[in-house]
Amino acid sequence: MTTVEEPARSGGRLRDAARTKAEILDVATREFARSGYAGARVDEIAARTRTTKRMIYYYFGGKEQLFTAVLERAYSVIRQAEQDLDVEHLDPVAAIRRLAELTFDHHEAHPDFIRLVSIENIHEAEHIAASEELGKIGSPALEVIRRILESGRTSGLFTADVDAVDLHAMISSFCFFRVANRHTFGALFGRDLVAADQREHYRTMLGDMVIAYLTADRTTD
Amino acid sequence: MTTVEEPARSGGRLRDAARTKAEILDVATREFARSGYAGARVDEIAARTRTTKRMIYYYFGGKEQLFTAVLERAYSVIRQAEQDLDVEHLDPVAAIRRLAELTFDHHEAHPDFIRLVSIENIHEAEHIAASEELGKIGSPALEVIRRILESGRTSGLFTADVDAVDLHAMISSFCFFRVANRHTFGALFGRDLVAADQREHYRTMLGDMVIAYLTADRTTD
DNA sequence: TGACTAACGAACCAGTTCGTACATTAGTGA
DNA sequence: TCACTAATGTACGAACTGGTTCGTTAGTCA
Repeated sequence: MTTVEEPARSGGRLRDAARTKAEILDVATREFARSGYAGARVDEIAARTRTTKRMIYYYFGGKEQLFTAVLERAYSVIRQAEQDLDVEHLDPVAAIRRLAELTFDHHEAHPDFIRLVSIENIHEAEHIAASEELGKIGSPALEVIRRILESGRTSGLFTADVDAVDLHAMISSFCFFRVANRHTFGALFGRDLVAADQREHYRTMLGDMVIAYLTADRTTD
Repeated sequence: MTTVEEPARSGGRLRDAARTKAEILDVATREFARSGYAGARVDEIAARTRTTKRMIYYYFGGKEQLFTAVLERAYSVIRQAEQDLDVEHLDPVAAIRRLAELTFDHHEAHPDFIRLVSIENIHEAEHIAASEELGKIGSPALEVIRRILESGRTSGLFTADVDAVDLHAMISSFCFFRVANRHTFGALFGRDLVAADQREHYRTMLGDMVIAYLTADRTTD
């Protein structure tokens, strides 16, 4: 999320398409995440920008396309983090833990991304469907998982014959739920899943869960 | 979700407060789940009802309170299902599996509930906070989990010393994610997590995951 | 049977919201 | 330096939206 630097105008050009566009995306990300798609106001987004509503329509076309652009950028961040992950040197158990923790850390650090994805699901992923960029990029994490699973199975460490996509779903579900459902869970059960002092606890729990599943003794089942 | 029976008017009274109220709740549940809080239209809800918008304000006060009432009823359904669950006669492993499957089945059967909870989280659970009923009821599942965990630990079957609330979070996260993120996950990875022919697969996967976590061999860690 | 009230309906209103028409200016290349 | 275009700002409007006002009617109980 390349946030626009504050004093961009000092020294910079008054007319800077890239900067204006980026600033609109920054503000729109916050507003959509805060209020949902229908709840977000184009006027409000414009007001929190150093430019005007006119520019939103000039650069993005409309509210719908703006939301799609916001989503595209939000997804690119996690995709990049996954791409930068290097687990080649780790043994399968450590590698899976590392990957799970990457998702855990990313989701915790980007609650707006989580909210945007929740919102997009309410709208049945229609913006992803409309986006060429998001259409069929998948996730770099999947390839990583595939390789780890294979080596783990070869070495006999992993007994479960899970699919990479399903394992990704398992890891994501825990990380996503913790951030996405933080408020209802907290209100109903009086426990803050994202409390700072519980962070290590849940991070460990996630790894334990995934590893236990992958290495469980299947002979007694 | 006590859906109002279609030919309610035939024979019934023309003026039936309970029926009108229930019908408004039915329709409002669908509309809020479909479009989100801000996206749902009071006029549209009224139009899909056999009564008028006036009645929504007469019975509920406003859009906000209507949404709260919708949430209250949706939560009462799962609470009831959990209360009806009887696992006293099962061994701890089977009992946990049974409880996990109850959540799995409920979430799959009630996608509108899942959407409402997602929406409520976007609004930071403010309606739950405003509801006396939802304030501090918790979940009957928690007591069940507590008892199972204790007996499982006593018998030496369960090695993990998890808290009931955390285990509930683990189970819920998988079940919730599968339904809530169905669309984005499907659009990005080309896999429908709620496909009918994969139901048993995921149901088993959930149980395996939870049991593996609870019974994992901790001596090697 | 007649008064009383809970239940109900139609029309309306004030504020909002997405989107656009029109006008203007900063930078840039010839 | 001058024409040309990308970038930008202002003002406005048509449609919508939550909520209300005012009036009506079905059922019930004394």
